[in-house]
Amino acid sequence: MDNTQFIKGSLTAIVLKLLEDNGRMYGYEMTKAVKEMSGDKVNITEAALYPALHKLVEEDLLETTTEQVAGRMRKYYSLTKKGKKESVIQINSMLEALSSVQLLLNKKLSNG
Amino acid sequence: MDNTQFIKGSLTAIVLKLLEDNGRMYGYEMTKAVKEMSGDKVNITEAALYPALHKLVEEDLLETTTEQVAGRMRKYYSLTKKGKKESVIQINSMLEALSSVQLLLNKKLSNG
DNA sequence: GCCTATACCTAATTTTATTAGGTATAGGCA
DNA sequence: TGCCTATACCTAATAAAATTAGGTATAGGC
Repeated sequence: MDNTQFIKGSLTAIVLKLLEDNGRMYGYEMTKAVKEMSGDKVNITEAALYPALHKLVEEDLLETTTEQVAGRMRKYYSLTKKGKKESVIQINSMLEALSSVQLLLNKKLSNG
Repeated sequence: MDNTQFIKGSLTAIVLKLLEDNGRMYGYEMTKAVKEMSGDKVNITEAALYPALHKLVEEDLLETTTEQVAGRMRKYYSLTKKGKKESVIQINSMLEALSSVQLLLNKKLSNG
């Protein structure tokens, strides 16, 4: 029984938003940031995140640079030119979808 | 390329909401109702809906009654006692999750 | 010497939706 | 009569996405 919520399909949009706002971030940092910023309500697991990041790199939306920090490896992700365009589209698209479902779940669903 | 949006994981909550508001409905009716009420923005496909309905019956959240209407069969679904309790929980839970993701995608995601 | 935090990752499984159909009745229209 | 659309149910095979359950390795606190 896990009480943290996650909307399936929103992971990619969240990653794109993070990178849009912060320029570059590494995976582990993303999980901590989202956890903290959502007040523990949204939890991105590393097992879901890393495959998603790799897919975005494959699609040429993200690019990486690797650095050695305090003896540990860090793989920074940032948006490509293509990724910058796509992020706007995907974030807006996801926000629209969220609003639509929200409306359905809030209003009286009487069927005319 | 399909432009209708669907939030993965929200199907069950939408079904529960429909039945909470309307008492009873049949599958085909649900797909039309959601399509119309969302202004074509949310599209529930029958292929996703029927398995989901069957699962909810299996979990004892829904029960069915079958009627013959104009030569065609109609299988009406309604909430069981357990389903009425669960629907409140699941709808609120989904709304909370939607809000959380919405907040993340809207606010400046600066990482402290 | 052990535990926690940092930091990357994958394999197997499960859940959920998509794609692509099938069956059958009724009614409109050519 | 034959065809098309709407109504109304459904499934099988596949794909997409997340969960479960780990593994590797460094650094620092106790």
